[in-house]
Amino acid sequence: MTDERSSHSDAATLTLTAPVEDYLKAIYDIQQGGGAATTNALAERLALAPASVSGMVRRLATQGLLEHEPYRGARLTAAGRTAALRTLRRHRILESYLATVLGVPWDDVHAEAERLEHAASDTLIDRMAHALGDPLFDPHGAPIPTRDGVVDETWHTTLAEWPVGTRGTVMSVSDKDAVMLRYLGDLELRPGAMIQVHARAPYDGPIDVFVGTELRQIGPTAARAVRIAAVA
Amino acid sequence: MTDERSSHSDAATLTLTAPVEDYLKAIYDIQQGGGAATTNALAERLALAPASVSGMVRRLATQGLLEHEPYRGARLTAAGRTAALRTLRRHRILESYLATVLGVPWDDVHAEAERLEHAASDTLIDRMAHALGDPLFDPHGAPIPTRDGVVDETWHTTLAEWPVGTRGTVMSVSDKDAVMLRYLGDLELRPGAMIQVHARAPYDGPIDVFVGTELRQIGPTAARAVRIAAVA
DNA sequence: CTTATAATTTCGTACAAACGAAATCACTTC
DNA sequence: GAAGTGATTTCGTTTGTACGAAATTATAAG
Repeated sequence: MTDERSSHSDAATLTLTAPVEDYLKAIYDIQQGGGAATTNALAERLALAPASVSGMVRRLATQGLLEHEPYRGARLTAAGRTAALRTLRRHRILESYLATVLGVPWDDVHAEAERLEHAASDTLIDRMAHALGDPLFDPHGAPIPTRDGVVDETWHTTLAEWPVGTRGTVMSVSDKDAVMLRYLGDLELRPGAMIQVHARAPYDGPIDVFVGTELRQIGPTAARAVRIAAVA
Repeated sequence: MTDERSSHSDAATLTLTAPVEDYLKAIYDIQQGGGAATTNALAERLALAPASVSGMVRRLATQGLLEHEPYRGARLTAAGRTAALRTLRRHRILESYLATVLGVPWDDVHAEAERLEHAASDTLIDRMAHALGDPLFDPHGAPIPTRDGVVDETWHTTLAEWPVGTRGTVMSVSDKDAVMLRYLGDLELRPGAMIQVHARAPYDGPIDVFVGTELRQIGPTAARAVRIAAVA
């Protein structure tokens, strides 16, 4: 299948396989969330066995896409980050296009984009972006990297998606709903508060979260109104 | 990668890999052209080594997607045909959509569709088809199979694409241009005439074709005005 | 009928990507 | 500091898809 054989680096021309793109995107994602892209974290995110991740990470390291400190996690190199952002751009533009132009329901959009992002050419993605008016953010509010890999990295995920175990700070709470604001204030979920998700029930269930030292429970709707950033 | 393991048949649920879809589509295509889907013909069409095709054809036969008579070529089973038509539908709708909605230039449309057709879900394809007004033909005039695998198989390729060595009958000549009509008449290329392409120069070059028993030369533009069907 | 040529298959091999089982390593807790 | 626990890696194997070289078979030519 592969004609290209690039011993290492040579980032620009290198053609990446779909699994490789998935690994890089996952690592980028985890790093953005402030977490360490450890073998286990990757295995869980990609729904693979840890052993498989181990092997792949080693290969990606020899290809110069990431650096791996054993037992400490992987960090993307410049080349790896570029590739990850390219995939992220594809993903978010596809999601936007499918949802807004073709009316694909939100539940399906992610899975669809997940497959198409490996098959669409860069120029096709640019065409879709153009049709959308070259947006800088997708309908979720997530930033879309530009063709040349510039992205607003200060974007924050919500408490509803924040990874279990990773500490974070509340950056903002939605100001759309006064009652909500009051409620969140009662839970001490105000900008600046330290949080750490303790557990999350599946299927959009309630979230157990430490706010400071207090263990609180919060529903998914309220959690989505709270934006979190990683702490250094 | 594959979770599904279906020993054989069970056509509907079976998930096919991209290469498998490509093989089936190529076999369907060759059969439509009246030719035999021999190992060599497939190898050339798919740009693979004959040895690789041999192996794959054997595997597809055990999976019940085709029947293989050694040294005589492959024939699709009902299951194989269904799968091929599904891929063909995806391909033609994608081509149509990319060209007409997104303005992708015709030269690029084929290659793009070739990759996307393996990644897009059926419902996405249906959405695109709907956006196009559920057309029955693509911009080339080629018929688009319906969701349930119905297709107008009387469609004919032009002399410009007719495979070398395969005999065929002239079905129609374009009536758009009187001068062209006159010219084709002089070459005896009229509906009903028997033809067989002897050689074709690469890069859209001139075509050596037997019309009846006479060896004639014809340019690609004129050849595109002549539609051919296989002879039984 | 034999031989040459071309098509096809077989065989051994390679690579990417995955897995489970077993070994190893890091860190926490006595 | 020793021991245990959990994370990680190593190892051997599997599957899908591809290749080249060599063997085989079908067909055409003599």
